[in-house]
Amino acid sequence: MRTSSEEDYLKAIYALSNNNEGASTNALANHLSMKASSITDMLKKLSDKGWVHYEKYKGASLNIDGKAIALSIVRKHRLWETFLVNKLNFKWDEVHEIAEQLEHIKSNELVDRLDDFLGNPTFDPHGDPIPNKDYEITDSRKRSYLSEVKINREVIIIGVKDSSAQLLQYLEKENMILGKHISVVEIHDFDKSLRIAINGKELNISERVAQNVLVQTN
Amino acid sequence: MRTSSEEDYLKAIYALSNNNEGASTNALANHLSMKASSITDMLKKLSDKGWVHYEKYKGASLNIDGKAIALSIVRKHRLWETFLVNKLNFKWDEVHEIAEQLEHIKSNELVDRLDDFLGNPTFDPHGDPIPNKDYEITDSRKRSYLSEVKINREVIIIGVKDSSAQLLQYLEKENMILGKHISVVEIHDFDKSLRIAINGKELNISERVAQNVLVQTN
DNA sequence: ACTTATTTTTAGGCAAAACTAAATATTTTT
DNA sequence: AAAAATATTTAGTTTTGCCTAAAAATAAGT
Repeated sequence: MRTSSEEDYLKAIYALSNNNEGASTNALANHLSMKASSITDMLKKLSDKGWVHYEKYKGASLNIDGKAIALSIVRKHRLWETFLVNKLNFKWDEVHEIAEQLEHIKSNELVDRLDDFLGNPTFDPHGDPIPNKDYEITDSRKRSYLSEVKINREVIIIGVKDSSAQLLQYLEKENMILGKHISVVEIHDFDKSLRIAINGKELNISERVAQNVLVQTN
Repeated sequence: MRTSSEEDYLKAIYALSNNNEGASTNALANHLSMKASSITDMLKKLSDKGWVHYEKYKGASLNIDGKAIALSIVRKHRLWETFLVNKLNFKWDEVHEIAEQLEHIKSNELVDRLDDFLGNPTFDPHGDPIPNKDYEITDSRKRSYLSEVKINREVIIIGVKDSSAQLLQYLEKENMILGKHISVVEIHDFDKSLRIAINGKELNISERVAQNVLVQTN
């Protein structure tokens, strides 16, 4: 058995392990809004349970079992978000906190039935891929941040980097929603802000926003 | 704020407060599968928070705020059970444990939207009434246990006393499901077992089972 | 290379929610 | 009404998961 807290740590390590190495103690503390000493404690415990590889002063990375657990939590989180938006008509900026709770509900049967009920979706309302029953993520789309797209290249909005309500509400207001086709018209040298074309109109967005919008480039 | 554990206690006190007085320490310990000393600790805490009326050696009863919380948990439990059976095709004996977890998810918006999504049901899959948004239970049906029904009186199965999987599976097998019309043909003096008529056939059931089946008598 | 800054760990503490064992109240039986 | 049985509370302990403060290790700057 495992606790919700342990699941949160495994999910955090997964989130911070960008292909390369694992996650540092401080990065985890920051991500989970906890003190570094608490992280050290838990990493020892997770290591004892055989879910993470942990070496003093060298951070932590998931081993096979830990990764499976992390992916199962991610799967549940994204399926519940999909349920909340598609079935209960929540807006995409309202679902994160609720899904943070729902992701810890224990029942494999529930998850798989929910998956079927939703029509086995492959992406959640924020454009993030949903791992399948075998925890595989099959996302063949080439993705990059809007801030890295070349001028006049048409791309499609497929997600956001962080799904804070502030960002989501801003994007909603500017009608920069998933599936929209956009292109970069101009990059302003002064502040790296972008002028983009969307819906037949043009508008300016800050570099910060562009760095948080994921687009499909193929 | 309140914890899941506190919610469990409030719900237990509500469940054991049959119209009359409150719930005793031992009854709560038994119901929650905990030791009596743990109950005493928590009752003091709930009393401090103003949710229960507690006097040493005299058990506990819910005050207004506590009752509202208990009813909100019952409401959530029954709505989620309805969701699991009606939308995800679970059987009625499979949903209790999952609903025990889901009932603690915190979001009023979620509950109300779920209620609407399900079509504002008034009864859950076990026949128990679902409190409405204002925590009112409007169940005008006269209910009694099958064990108390007079001979040849036709009644309708509307629920079960406890919703353990064992009982539910037994009833399912005998086709004694919600909505069925039945009548008591004979009461055997020896063991108080009943011969009942259902679906045009007759069958025997034990007193124990009869004491756990709720029927509508009007 | 050495000093300073940053990161991480260790040590000890706290609150929540359970437990055991012992003490005290209450209830029941004779 | 006293004794026995049962119910409840008190006192002290454990585990989990967080904390603060101090110590130790690593990384960075000059």
